Amino acid sequence: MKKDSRSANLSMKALAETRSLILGGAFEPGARVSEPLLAQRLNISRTPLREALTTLAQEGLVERQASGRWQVCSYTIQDITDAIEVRGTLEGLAARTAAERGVSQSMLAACRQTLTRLDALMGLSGPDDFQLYVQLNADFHSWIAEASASQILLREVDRVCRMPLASPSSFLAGQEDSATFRKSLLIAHHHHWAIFEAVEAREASRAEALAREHARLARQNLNLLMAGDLPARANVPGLSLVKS
Amino acid sequence: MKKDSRSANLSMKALAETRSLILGGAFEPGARVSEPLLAQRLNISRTPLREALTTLAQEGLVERQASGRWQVCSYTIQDITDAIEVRGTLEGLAARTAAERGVSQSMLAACRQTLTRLDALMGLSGPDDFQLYVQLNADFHSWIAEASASQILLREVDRVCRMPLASPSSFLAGQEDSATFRKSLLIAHHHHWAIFEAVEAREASRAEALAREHARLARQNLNLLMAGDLPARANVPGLSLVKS
DNA sequence: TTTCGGATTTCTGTATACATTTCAGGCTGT
DNA sequence: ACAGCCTGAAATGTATACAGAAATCCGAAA
Repeated sequence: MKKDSRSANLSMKALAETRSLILGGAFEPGARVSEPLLAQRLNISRTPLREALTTLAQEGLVERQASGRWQVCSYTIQDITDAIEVRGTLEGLAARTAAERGVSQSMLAACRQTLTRLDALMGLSGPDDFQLYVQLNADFHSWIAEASASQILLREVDRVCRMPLASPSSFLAGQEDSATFRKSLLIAHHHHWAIFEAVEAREASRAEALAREHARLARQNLNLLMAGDLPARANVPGLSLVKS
Repeated sequence: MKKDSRSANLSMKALAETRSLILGGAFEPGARVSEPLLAQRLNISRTPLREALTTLAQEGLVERQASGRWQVCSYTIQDITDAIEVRGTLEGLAARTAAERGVSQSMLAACRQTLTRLDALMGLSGPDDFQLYVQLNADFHSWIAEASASQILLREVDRVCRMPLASPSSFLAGQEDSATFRKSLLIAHHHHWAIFEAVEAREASRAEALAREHARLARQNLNLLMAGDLPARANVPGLSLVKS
């Protein structure tokens, strides 16, 4: 089996590990990041690390101070809310575009299968089921972007999903025991089918509105999380970057 | 006077110059870019150049092949059209958000002044006037993004505007002698006032729809350009990256 | 005790060396 | 003539050295 070119070189390793460290809360928001220290921690030299940090700066996880030092970004609740709104808007554009341009039968069938598998998970509650839900939910959201048949849109959706707490899976981890949360899954899954049917029926405006509204659930979950009504706050990756 | 930190180091110089080279058509779309050769051309070493190329890859101007070589991206007309649509959608979101949240009196006044100055340019035709139009037009579009008071949205609008031919100024350069084109400026400027008034009046839905429609003018100009109905194709930066 | 200034340490920006890997061109065999 | 292989050239990935800048620390003076 051939190695994935993503993990083949040290730059990619540095990118993945540093991103994981930051989202996992290894640094305080606003903390300085020293290249030599982090390079030592990752057992690599500064060269591939600098490449990774340059990429992470574009992703919005770190930023350069005027002096050149790296600093972990910090976000407000408002920033996260705004990012979710951007994602919802772009997914709305993707759903509308997919409906307008039409989607191939095979892509429609693939999505229908994903949603049917999600149907089967709605009544269950084991941790395995939950992990599968996270995967299938991510698949559905990827499908929307791909169904638009717009490379540019696909890229921008991917990018905004890399922002802390903006991706459709952000609030799923570790929430399987919350009744409030499980109820919202039912609504979310209802949205899924509605979006799919709108795209299939070429109802572009409806598809767009639904996709936007669907993203509002994430905002709702964010608010619940910040109000302390959801457990496992520490498990949510990227939450440590939210300040004030 | 303090040096701008953007141009202080060689990485920024490499970023600016390489971007300029690519958009200016110094490379064929799909052409390989050799680090040593380009570094020699820019009179710098590979280290800052690699940082610049990493950033340009995020911007979508170059991409890495599996082997690690750099390649200038090539775009289809459809890609450009899609990028303009993304920009219009994001500007629409910004205009809607600005209307919903409200904009300070001072920001409104600043925009009104920009638009009034554009009014005065509508009847003129000198090259100086045209250059000023380009600047003021860019100011207005920046204003929309800033008026949303959303850092995230501002960042994403900026990013999509860095895509070839997606920015609001892309089709302005060198078109001042085309009657067809000058007519579209009148319509565009009418849009400007309408968007501003909608934001000021807190008419969020109207502001969003207008901003989206406004971006359609860029698509129209793109089509005119590709049909050969506009002169100065060679002057449009980034057009050389469009293939087929 | 606080503040200012200088010395020291650390960090960043850049160049460069070197090991692998990849590519290109030519050579050979059919 | 053409496919396939082999060899040399060139490019990439990474580490490291070093100069200059920034930050920190410590001591002295008010």
